[in-house]
Amino acid sequence: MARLPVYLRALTGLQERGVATVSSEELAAAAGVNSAKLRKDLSHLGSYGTRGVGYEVEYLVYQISRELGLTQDWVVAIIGVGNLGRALAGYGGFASRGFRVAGLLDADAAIVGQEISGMTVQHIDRLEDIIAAHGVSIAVIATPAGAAQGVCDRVVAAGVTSVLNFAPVVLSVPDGVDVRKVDLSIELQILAFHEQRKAGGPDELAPMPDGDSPPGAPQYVETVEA
Amino acid sequence: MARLPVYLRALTGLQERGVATVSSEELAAAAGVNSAKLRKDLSHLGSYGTRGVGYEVEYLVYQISRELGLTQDWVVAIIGVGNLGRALAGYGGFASRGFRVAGLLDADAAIVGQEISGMTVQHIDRLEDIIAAHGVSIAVIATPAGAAQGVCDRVVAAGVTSVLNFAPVVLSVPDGVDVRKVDLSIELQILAFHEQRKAGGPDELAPMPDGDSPPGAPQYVETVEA
DNA sequence: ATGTGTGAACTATTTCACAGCC
DNA sequence: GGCTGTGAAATAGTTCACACAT
Repeated sequence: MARLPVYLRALTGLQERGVATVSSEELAAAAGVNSAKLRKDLSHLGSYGTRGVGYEVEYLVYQISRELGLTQDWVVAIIGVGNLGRALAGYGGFASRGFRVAGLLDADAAIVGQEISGMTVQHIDRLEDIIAAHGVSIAVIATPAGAAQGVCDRVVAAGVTSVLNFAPVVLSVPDGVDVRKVDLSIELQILAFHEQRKAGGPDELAPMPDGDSPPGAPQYVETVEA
Repeated sequence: MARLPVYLRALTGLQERGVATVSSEELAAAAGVNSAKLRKDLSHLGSYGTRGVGYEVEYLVYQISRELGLTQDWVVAIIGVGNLGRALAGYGGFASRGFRVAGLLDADAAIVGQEISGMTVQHIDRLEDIIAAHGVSIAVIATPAGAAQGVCDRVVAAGVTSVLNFAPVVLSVPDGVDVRKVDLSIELQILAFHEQRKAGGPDELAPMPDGDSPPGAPQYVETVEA
């Protein structure tokens, strides 16, 4: 379930503050969900709570970590060392949760050889080597949109079965390979949508100046890509 | 609906390639969804297709842009100019889709005054000024976890009603304020979960070496934060 | 008393399948 | 003939409410 990492985050926060026990109500509040949902989710993993008391924080942290596969280490490679790749390479949340970055790769000769967050950027030609040598199982694609599918095909051919895609394209992969996509501009667009609803009040799509102009000439949105 | 931005992305891709018309089947494939779902989603906006033919790409681009509120410009401020803030500041997808970055702000004196992607980083003290002066309606929070709630409270007090949060905390906001959260480590954890399932085969939670150890001493996950 | 675990009711979303229009 | 738009069916997800353990 996609909410377990959120619970885990909330639990480690409580753990740091020295809390030993939580009720579903408290944990749900910390995670931003409703308590019935939290109990249902947790009961899916087994009976790890105590009636009348709550959940023991440390035990639950371990059980969720185990369910998520965080008791073993996962080896990741970051492909594309632009601004975003650099940010990812320096992101503390990777190392701290059982994700080990085994390589930073880029196609740009000006970037290859640079030292980023204590790692030397490798040339993309070495992709297959590095995947095999380090046993990479998760590839993080932070390349420009145009390069993403090609890189994806290569990492999949080299045996990677999980891809985290930051490039603004829908990657196609064979069955058995998982892709998750993070798209910054989509997140903003969703916010803009809600923002518009607030501004316009509860009336729906009437009050725009030029609401239903027919198909034709004008170019409404630029198509420059990230 | 949260899928409209994905359709819009697929449509602008087709538009660039000079395609004038698509069927729901083709567009659905490009967007990575099933065609019945796509038709249902689009029929929600109105009857913009032609039976027996399909959808006119340009017209549909405009209608979706309008629905999403992208025919107007949205002003955003980026708070926190670390690695991630820098990546966001340089992200082409913002400017190209009607999002204008009105300010980069940081609390660190070593960063304030630096020029990033053509903008000068401002001190966080000027937050309220900048929001008011530029009419910022969306705040992007890319600060460390500890600073995020404080920054969020300030932007909300200054009138911002949409927040895109990259800090790994659940922000609490008053009703009427929208928050979306992007969490890199959560995405990786979800991939790790599926990866584990593949490796372990269809058997469920039996085959771990130390499956059900009782609560007690060991610290299973470090708590260093991003 | 308190708070989990869970069947049952409810709500939302997805898919099917086909009538109707081009 | 081909493809949209859409009711109806199927499925998934959420919330309620309470029996039962501590």
